[in-house]
Amino acid sequence: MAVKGDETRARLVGAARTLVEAKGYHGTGLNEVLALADAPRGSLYHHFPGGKDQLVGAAITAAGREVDDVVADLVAGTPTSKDLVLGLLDALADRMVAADFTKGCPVATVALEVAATNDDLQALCGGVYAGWQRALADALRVDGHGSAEADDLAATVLALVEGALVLARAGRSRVPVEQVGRRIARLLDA
Amino acid sequence: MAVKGDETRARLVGAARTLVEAKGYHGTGLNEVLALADAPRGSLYHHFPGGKDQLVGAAITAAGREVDDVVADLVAGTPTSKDLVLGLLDALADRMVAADFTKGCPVATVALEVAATNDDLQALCGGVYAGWQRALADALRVDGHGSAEADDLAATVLALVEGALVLARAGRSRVPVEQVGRRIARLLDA
DNA sequence: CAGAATATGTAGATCGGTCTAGAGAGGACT
DNA sequence: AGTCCTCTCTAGACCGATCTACATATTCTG
Repeated sequence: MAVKGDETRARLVGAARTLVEAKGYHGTGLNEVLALADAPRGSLYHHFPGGKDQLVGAAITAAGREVDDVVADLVAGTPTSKDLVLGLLDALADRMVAADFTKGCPVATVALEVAATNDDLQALCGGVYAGWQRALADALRVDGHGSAEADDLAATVLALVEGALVLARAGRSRVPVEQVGRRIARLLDA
Repeated sequence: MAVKGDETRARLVGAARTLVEAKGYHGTGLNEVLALADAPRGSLYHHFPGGKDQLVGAAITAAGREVDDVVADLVAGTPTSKDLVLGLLDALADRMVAADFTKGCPVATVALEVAATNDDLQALCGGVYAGWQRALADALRVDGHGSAEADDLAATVLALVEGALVLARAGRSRVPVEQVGRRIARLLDA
């Protein structure tokens, strides 16, 4: 594939990412993606012959990688569980506020929309979450937690972050993130 | 309003609730609502002259009341924070599993879809969450928590429940709820 | 009887997918 | 160097289906 095609494809994925994160899978029309990406319809089907699902799949995969990178940065500092949850909360909340609440968890809206209705995208979203949880659990084991306990704690960290972002976006306010951050820090210090 | 109209209106709201919870606001078409409710199009616009947004608004309001009732039942037993979070997790997870993952938090999907794009529905969803958080905080104050601490802990309880449901629906598995339940119980016992 | 409620058709807009033509780039060959 | 060929990629028109809202006529109910 040539450089020109790579750029067009990347613009399409980026546009799809932005739109599905703000409005979900069903709320994103391909005409909007094309307009935002400044790409022609023929290119979309050339690069994504599977159509909308394949494009959104690529967007979710890229979104998963973005959070993988955030987690990897946190993990590189051999963090405690408290470091992990507060670091993730801050990173994703900063991003959300900077994007005027059009962003939150880059996967959640699509994941909820397709959970019971689209097997392929559901499996993809489920896999992205499982990967994040696994990375968190690995870091927690390095921090001294036992194997089963690390899994439970990783799920708890991830659930807290996801839930705080839902509340924050629903209320267009960073306050829930701050409340959760304060409280969980105290719980994890005890 | 007559009994007949009340029943039709209720069927429309119930159908909308079911569909938006499974597939979101944009993923739910009015023709589907009409089919599920067994109601004619004229009745929809008669009862909801504001159209789709008004219907979905009524669905979200009803969904909020459903969780209000769950919380009220839990609160009636003068619960600890642990009782609250585990009780909510169980009630909503049982419902999710019984509905084959078409249900989770009855408001979350719509809340995320409209967070940055539909001021009226965003305000409504935000208000529903605020109401739940307030009810939890009030119960935690009865349980002996200080005022500011109760707010933070209520937000944390609600975020945990919301996040656990996101993970569970994304993975079509109750396991995340169980993991979160075990871990938070230990944290709150400490 | 009057207002509530039902019933169904229509309209313009948008949807995702398909199709065909053509442009551009690079390599092989003369 | 020029030509031809092949592959990649762009470009935009078109299609049938679906979308939400509106309109009008009719039926139902208290």
